Amino acid sequence: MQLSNAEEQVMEHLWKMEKAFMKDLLEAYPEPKPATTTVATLLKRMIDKKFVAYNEFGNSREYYPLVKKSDYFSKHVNGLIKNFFDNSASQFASFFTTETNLSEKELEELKKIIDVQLQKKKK
Amino acid sequence: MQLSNAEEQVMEHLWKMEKAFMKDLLEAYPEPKPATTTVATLLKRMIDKKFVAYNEFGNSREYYPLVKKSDYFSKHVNGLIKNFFDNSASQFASFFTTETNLSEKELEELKKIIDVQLQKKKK
DNA sequence: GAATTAACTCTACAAATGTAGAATAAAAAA
DNA sequence: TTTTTTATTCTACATTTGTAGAGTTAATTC
Repeated sequence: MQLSNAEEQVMEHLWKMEKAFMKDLLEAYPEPKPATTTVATLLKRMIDKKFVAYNEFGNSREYYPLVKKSDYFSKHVNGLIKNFFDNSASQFASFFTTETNLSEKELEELKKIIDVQLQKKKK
Repeated sequence: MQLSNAEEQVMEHLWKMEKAFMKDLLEAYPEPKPATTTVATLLKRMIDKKFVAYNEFGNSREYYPLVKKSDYFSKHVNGLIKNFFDNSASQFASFFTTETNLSEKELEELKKIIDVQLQKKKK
């Protein structure tokens, strides 16, 4: 099951903080902050969906993510690729490189990354 | 406003076919095909959202997309980048290159694409 | 220890989404 | 021209999502 947008935001915070109490999560929100109960509802739903768990500390809980950001993200990108590019990652890559405006420096970096990948493949 | 998942599927078909009558759209679906009324509802919603328009032909309509796939897609990717990578396209690119398993050939292609982009930037 | 606060659960409710039946109208087939 | 098919609109309804009040309980502060 997927996270909704509002839930994804909570995840973002959790990923950044690694673990957090309700209070920390609320702080992480910009004004206007949502009601505590709103965040509580979202957390509960995320727990049901097995995206979040917690450790009990007194009467409150320290929440933490159950899925890695990279894994979650992978699924997203793969979904996009499947959806929009008939499963062709290279088509996606090409599109991405032309449409996103990466700076010269970023492009050079990317090239390096690709070279590393290529080395790995060739082994 | 954004398209929902089901609506996105209709869009996919429309993008592929460029324009289509109800019948064509239904054919494009794999089994089990949705009810005609379902697709009709989706189309109507998409028309409201200004993603689709149509030309009338007799008693039926030829639907066509109002937004280009590439534009729609850009927004998606940019959303992803913003959401997950603090707006850093290069971070995304790096992630993408390492996590998606592109073949050797695809990586080479991608390198070429990057070179072309680099040439453009240098001018 | 009484009052305040923080975190949680329960309940609720409006909007969006996925899905489709019933009714209608027009076109095509018999 | 009667029947059948097709496309559309209207209505409907369950589920999911966004948001939060009310109430409860435990911890903290006076």
